[in-house]
Amino acid sequence: MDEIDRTIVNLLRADGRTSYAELARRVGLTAPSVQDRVTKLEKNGVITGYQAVVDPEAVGLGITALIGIIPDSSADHIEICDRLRAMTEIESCYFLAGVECYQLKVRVPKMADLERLIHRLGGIPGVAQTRTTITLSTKWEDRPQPVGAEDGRGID
Amino acid sequence: MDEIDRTIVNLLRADGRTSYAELARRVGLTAPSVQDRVTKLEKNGVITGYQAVVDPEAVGLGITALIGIIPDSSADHIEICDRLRAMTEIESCYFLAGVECYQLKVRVPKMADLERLIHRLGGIPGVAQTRTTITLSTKWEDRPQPVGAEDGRGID
DNA sequence: TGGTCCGGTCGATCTCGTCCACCAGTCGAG
DNA sequence: CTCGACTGGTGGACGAGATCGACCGGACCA
Repeated sequence: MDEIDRTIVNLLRADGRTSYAELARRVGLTAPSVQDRVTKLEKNGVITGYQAVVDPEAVGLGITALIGIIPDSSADHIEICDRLRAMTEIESCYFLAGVECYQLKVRVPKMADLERLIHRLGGIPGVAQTRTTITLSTKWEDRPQPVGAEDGRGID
Repeated sequence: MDEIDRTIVNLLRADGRTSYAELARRVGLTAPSVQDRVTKLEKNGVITGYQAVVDPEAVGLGITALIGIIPDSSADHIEICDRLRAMTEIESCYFLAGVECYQLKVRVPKMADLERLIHRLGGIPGVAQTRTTITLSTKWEDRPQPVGAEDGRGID
């Protein structure tokens, strides 16, 4: 994980479809070398995948909401987590330090779908209460933060 | 935006580097047709980009926090939004219906960086208070929800 | 009936991806 | 000091993919 790797990661975060040839030109190496580095970054778990970014509204998911989950004392977190994972509307799920031990980001087509989802969440054993906040607008989302000098693990 | 377009979108959300040839095989068309469809999806704003997904810990951003912003009565939202946008640590920014009018998802290398960030947020004119919750773990994030029969706009 | 538009196919060509052989620098052991 | 192994890079060759233009058939409408 040197300066070149960081540049490659930044370029791929900005445009995940950049070709190896193009990356090679940007970092001053040949395509096979770059491909080798990218493969290693994937193997080492630095790059975990590639996604097309889609406008949620354009695919009929016009409503985004944030939902906090407040558990009761009997809560089995493995069970809760599995049940949450099975709900495809939940795009992200964070385990938090606080009264609301999970926060979910969900997307649904219509308000009625959100209402149904909240009822389903409330029905999960161990969930005492939910707290839902509607997002009026998304200012931005998943903006890649350039990776700088310091990196986490001592990979390589 | 027909069934084939939705399949293409789903495939590209699952793997943003899928080649046109591969997409063509999956949907039963030829590569040029698929490329044409993808170009139109990009032009119409359905697909807004492609990103490599990176493990934040692996690039030295081990700490994720959710921060709610509570404005005071003098708040100028354009000003606040611009100031927030300038902070690269803020990966996502939602404008909410509620007392906390923004929620931010931020990533920083160390606790000290989070502390500094919170102080900077508090210094923005119009920000009365912030409320920070540390994420203990990310169960999952940005999981693509398959796009189904109903789509939003009447594109095409 | 004929013209036009839309979306697709086909074929040619150029670029890209990928594999392999080879090479230079580094490091540790004998 | 020399040898060998290892790491990370280059260059060439070949197959696959991307991309462009020409053509084709069905839908629609005058």
